[in-house]
Amino acid sequence: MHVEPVLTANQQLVFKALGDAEAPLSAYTILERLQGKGIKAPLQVYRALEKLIDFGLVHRLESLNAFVVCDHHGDHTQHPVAFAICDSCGLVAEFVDSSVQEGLSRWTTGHAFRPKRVTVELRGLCETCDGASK
Amino acid sequence: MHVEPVLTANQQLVFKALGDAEAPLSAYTILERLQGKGIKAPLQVYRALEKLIDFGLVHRLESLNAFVVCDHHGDHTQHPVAFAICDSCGLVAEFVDSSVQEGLSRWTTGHAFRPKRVTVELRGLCETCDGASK
DNA sequence: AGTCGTGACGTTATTACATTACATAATTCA
DNA sequence: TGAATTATGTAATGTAATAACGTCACGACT
Repeated sequence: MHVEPVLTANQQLVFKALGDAEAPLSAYTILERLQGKGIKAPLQVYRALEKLIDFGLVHRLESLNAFVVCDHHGDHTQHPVAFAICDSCGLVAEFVDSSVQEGLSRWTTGHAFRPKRVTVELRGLCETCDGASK
Repeated sequence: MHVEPVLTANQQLVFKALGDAEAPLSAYTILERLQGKGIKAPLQVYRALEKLIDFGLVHRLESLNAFVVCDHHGDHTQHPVAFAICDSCGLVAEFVDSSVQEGLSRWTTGHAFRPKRVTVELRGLCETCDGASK
């Protein structure tokens, strides 16, 4: 089973800010949006993000230096997730693909590499934006 | 066929700095190492890196904000590459895995997503460092 | 020769992202 | 209760990246 972690005040603020946004937010954008609600300094945001990521509630997008709420259903465990990020509208699709996972785990076991963190990010254009750019 | 691009002076400096290093270098580390050899400002490094990446001679590691020379043999074309990065010794292994590629391209075609740039990075411990950490 | 376009270069300043350091409150639990 | 841990607040600093400007070198035309 899985126990939902209790979020502190700052963590709730940051989590909600991310949930309300429709695109990934940078730490400093989160900061801006929470000025006046109790958040005043970058570190408050970064600390909250760190915990939220630990809890599996939030993902960091490395290629964007930005953050999104995790999208997968029940369990917030450690399976690696992939992201497709639209450079035009900011839409982020989170997905899991078994053959990607197999390929990666085949390589890691074959090379005795012990992975701790996996980043798979596709940057490009979503269907809508790609269609619109014609 | 493929024509080797002619590198400008700054590009050569940056490329050599990366080649001489055994681990990924950040842009500012490159800058430090090239002070006194004609490079004085961040932008000189960033511009050279941009070109080297365009040429396919260098890769950017998103999860590290750092750069390495490309490791694959002959052709420097656009196929997506994956990296395994040891967090302990900095070793970077560059590899291509067909089932990862299939998985990603299956998803993108299925969702009409047009990828422009693909990032696949595994952070963890290489065989040596993992063994040593017991 | 002159001028035009292009691409690399140089410099300064600024923006964006992230962490260190240190002091203080709150919580847990032996 | 009191020691240990965990969260907090604040300021300063460190690191990564780009904006905005102008200049220089060179080849292509006319």
